[in-house]
Amino acid sequence: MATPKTTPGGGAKEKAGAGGAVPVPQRLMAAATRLFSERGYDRTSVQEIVEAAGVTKGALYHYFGSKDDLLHEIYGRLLRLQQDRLDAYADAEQPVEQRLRRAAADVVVTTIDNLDDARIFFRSMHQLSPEKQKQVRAERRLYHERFRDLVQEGQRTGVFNAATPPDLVVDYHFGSVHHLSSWYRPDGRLTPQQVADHLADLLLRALRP
Amino acid sequence: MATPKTTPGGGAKEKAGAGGAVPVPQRLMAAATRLFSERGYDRTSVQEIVEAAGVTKGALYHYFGSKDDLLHEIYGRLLRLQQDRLDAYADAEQPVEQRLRRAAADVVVTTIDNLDDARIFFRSMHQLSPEKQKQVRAERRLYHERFRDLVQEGQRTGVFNAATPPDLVVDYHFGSVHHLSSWYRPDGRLTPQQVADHLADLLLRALRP
DNA sequence: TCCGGCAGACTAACCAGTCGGTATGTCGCG
DNA sequence: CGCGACATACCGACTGGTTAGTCTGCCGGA
Repeated sequence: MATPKTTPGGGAKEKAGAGGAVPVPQRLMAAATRLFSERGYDRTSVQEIVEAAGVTKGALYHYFGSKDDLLHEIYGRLLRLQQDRLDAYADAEQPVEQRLRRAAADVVVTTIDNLDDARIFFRSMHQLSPEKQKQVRAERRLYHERFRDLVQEGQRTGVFNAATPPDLVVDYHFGSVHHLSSWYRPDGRLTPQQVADHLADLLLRALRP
Repeated sequence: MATPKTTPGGGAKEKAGAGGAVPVPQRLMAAATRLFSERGYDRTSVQEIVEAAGVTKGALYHYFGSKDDLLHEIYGRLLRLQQDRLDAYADAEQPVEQRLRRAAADVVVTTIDNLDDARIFFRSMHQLSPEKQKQVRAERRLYHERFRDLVQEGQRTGVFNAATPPDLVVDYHFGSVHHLSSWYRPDGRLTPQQVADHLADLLLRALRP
């Protein structure tokens, strides 16, 4: 990799009239996401992030309180995205098996669409400060519960097999979602939608009475 | 340069004397396993490991070529254990659904019994040197294929639903196995065997024709 | 005497975060 | 309209602390 020192005043970046200019905070998030996913949080230096984003440490610490903050933002972004989507599916006016099926498939597609975020999510939880970790866990729990309630509703109304505790069913499914970042390759045989359909099928079949 | 050290553990001589004397290499492995699991590989210093094992750096580098080697040994230990167990179940003289069911349940129990190893396994793969990583991946692929062949056999003979690609079925199940270290607590409601039975049930139900 | 097994001081590298400094923008006001 | 005052956005050298791995040498048993 070339390591061009940013020449003061010599940069051709920024301020084009066309919409190509990405704000610095977003450039930093994007660079951090890619690097954290590739090398892991602890193996990525702040210097590497700012170089990848074409700025310096001064800029990073102007917008973020710490390296840890950057990671927290990545968590927040994915959590908000997935919670919003789940809420939409869970609130729909449909039979519960439809709602669960669509929610289960959607989280797979969303995870594959944000595979870097997902990889970071499951690998770097313990790099967050205890306080931020607690917050992430709390949000995660809300998500989990929302999903679990769908399973529970189906079991209560008899459309799902009630032999397995609903929390365990949710962990079973999210294990496979979690695992996606370990094996799914964008250049593989199956499209994200196909994978999602298969995994949702497996879940629904496992829940047949 | 790291001289290639002999693999510890194998022919380690046991010190005669007081009954509780555990050989140094094993003490180091045990300390490293606990610490890597608790704090993560990068956040654990070699100094902490040797202190926990009651020795010094000299001892560690006498038996292991590097910190990375220690991690590799942990991977090797779990891989060998699980491969041996899977082979035993897969080779049994039983109908394929029995063999798969027992193998699927066993890997859950074994994972819970070695939860620290499992946590390290799925969290620290990318901290291994590329070379060791390749080796671990190769061994794991063998394991995966052995498991997949059971699914495939059942699908071919019509006792399993053939709608889902067998590789995907294996990833589905192992996703949930890996995920165990994220949610299973020894002081929770379910015993390891109960969790194993539930997860095996889910898998087998998902595979019903 | 020799050697495996181990002690522990040492080094070279690295890194998160700080801080004083500069450039550009904007607002109030005469 | 012009000008000072303050703010925002960023730069990059520097600091204090940490760490993996090395190396010399001691010690006790064969």
